[in-house]
Amino acid sequence: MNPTPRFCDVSLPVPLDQAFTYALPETLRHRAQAGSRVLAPFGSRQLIGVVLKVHDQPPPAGKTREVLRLIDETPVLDEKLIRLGAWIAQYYCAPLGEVLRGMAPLTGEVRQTEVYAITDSGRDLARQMSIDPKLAEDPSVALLHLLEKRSLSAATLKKKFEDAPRRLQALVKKGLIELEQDTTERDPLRAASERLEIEFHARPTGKLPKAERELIAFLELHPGPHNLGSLDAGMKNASTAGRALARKELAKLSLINAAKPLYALEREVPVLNSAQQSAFDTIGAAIAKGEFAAFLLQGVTGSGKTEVYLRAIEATLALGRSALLLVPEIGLTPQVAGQFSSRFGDRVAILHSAFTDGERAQQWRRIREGQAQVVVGTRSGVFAPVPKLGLLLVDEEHDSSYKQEETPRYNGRDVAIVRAQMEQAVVVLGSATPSLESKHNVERGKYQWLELPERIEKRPMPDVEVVDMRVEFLETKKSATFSRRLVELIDQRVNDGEQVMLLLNRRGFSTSVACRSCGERVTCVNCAVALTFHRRDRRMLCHYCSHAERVPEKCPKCGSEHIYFLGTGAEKVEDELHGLFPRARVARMDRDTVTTKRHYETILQGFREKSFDILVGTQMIAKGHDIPNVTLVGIVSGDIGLGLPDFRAAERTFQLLTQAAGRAGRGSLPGQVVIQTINPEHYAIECAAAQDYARFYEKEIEFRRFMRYPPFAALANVVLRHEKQEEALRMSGEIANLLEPPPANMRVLGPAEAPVARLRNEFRYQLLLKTSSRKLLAETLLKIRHHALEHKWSATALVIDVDPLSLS
DNA sequence: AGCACGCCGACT
DNA sequence: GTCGGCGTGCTC
Repeated sequence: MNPTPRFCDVSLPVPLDQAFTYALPETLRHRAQAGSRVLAPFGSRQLIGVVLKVHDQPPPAGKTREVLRLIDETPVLDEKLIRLGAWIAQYYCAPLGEVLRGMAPLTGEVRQTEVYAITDSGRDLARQMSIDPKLAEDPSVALLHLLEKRSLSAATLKKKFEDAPRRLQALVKKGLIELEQDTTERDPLRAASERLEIEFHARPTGKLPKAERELIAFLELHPGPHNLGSLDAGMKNASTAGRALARKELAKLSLINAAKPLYALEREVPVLNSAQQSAFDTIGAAIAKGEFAAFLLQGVTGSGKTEVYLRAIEATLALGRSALLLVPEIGLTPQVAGQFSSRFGDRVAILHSAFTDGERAQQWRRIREGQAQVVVGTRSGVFAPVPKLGLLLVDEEHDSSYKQEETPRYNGRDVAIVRAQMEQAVVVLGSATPSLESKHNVERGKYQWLELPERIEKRPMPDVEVVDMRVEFLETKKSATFSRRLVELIDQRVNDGEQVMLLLNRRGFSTSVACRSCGERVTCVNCAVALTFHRRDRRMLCHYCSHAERVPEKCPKCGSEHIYFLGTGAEKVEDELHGLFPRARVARMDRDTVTTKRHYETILQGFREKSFDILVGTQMIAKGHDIPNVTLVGIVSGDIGLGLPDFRAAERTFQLLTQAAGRAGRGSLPGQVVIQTINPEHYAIECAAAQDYARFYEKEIEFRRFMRYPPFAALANVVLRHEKQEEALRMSGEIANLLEPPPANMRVLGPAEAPVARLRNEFRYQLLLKTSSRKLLAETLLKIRHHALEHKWSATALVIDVDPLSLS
């Protein structure tokens, strides 16, 4: 029936919204399938793309090149995941190739390098020149002779030869050598010894070197896998010997499962309280039914949502289906991983952004092969190739890290809902402070609402106190970072050996550097934002593009020497704390001190082990995990973002304050929270202080309805960017014209300067589209994209953000 | 997005 | 005379 397919359509990771047809070499015709990755020549490059389908129709243009290599014998993406990718591409206005690239770890198993190879004429010349020994001293000639023997990677040559890039380029231009791309399978066993484990396989028959003989004897005596790296401690050259044994097939070397917990948490399974039990019963019934159902599980911090998740996962596994849990970027710590591993053992896979490509590919493989039925991951984990997916859980569903801030700009939570529908699975969104969208979906009957109103073990909610910083100023006649009340409480706690968390929203030392004479603020050369002073390295830093410069001695505008620093950042707060509480040990946690995931863990672990009394930090610490000894949480400025022209400002403030307050008193000690603010009567602050989500929701939903903001309208932010301001302005004008008159039922705001009008050297103008009709929004965006295509705008010029969380 | 090709200014 | 700037156009 079906003839042998000679062609395949491949989606490539380029911003071109089309598939490319390649010829299949004979050897691949029966092996390539939709969902497999292939290596394909593309212009002068080699790219890895995903096969969308195999077929036998030669493309009309007739120009086809051959697929170079098949990367997966088994497809990485099944038909449903490709459909999900197509949905994302369409809904979020992104090229399918880029969506698919984000879905599968495209580079896990292969390594691409640039390689220089000698050409025929280069070989001829090299032969001629080898007659003359004087010429051999010339580095370029030496280079040629080296390449005559074998091709070498650009990186190696650059290390070996001085001025290599220039010389290589000259040789390429003369046609003596050429640059090729080399794609090789990555040997997983070339990994660091610490990441490998070794096991006895067979008894040696012949003679072995001493180290290998000793090692194999040891392995035979101690069956089971051993970490190759740690063997070195007890035996000289053990890891080298181990690799040799593996080559001789006497020992088996394998990559350690990266999801393996560092330590097992021996925890007994807690008894559910009645709210947990009834939530679980409802979810469990839906799981048993095996149809799509969506739940919003609302429970205050410490109410035991995780235990409900665990039970729901157990119920899913019992029915032979798999489960997927999404957690916010910052939430996937070894603790969380350990908790799941101790419950589900080897059936857990972790998709961690801190993992290497190889580790991620390994986890991916375990999932695809059905070895791991429980997957815990961050945003992109929603694409895990879980067979028979029965349950999707989205923890802290309101968290903004679910939204990807670059193309494709998808929201992991919303994709989870769509995927659940495709898979006929149950989806549970969990949060202490649900997003307005999700709570509204409960009211519209789209989600079922489940509530956990109390903390487990009836622990009391923390006591929240609001300090009006305006009154504080009037009474003390000083503008201080800390109110007298907060100072008093910190002092008490530190003296009692309890711990304090202080939350602040600004990195750096001061928020900006300004001139006292003319008022000029120092701004970034690439972006239209003020630079932030970081005292530790005495530099000013752009928080958008990382540009750094030294603090000027004189004002660049008026020449005055009166430079001063405005505002308070985390660094300065830390400093002031040292002054106020000289005996207290203070740690700071923000993007400056936390550069890696591991670093984050180290600080948190140190705090947990009581190496510090006070932890100062940005939002990062609000999302941290249980630290039982924290009895006081101080929010230095509760007005975080309230003044910003963003309709979600109140929601974000409420969520952050509530979350931060939830950090206090999670152990046996009661907690206290102090919120310092100059807007004590703002409902976001009042409701957060009262821990009253219901009232906040009522107020906020009223505002959204009145202003026709989400969830009462669908939004899309259309940004035009260009190096030249006139160009950016012109393009945004064209889009505005295109939408004139605006369709009935749609409002077009702008074009206006983007909140950051210049970013990384590009001017940005934006239009905000607002409509109650999803269909109309999609159609309009399509029209805009067509316009961009017709007028040959560069692929970077037009950025469309559907359902934006922030308008930058 | 890359990357090659192609046409005009300041250097060995 | 060449290196090298970035405009323009294409990628199965």
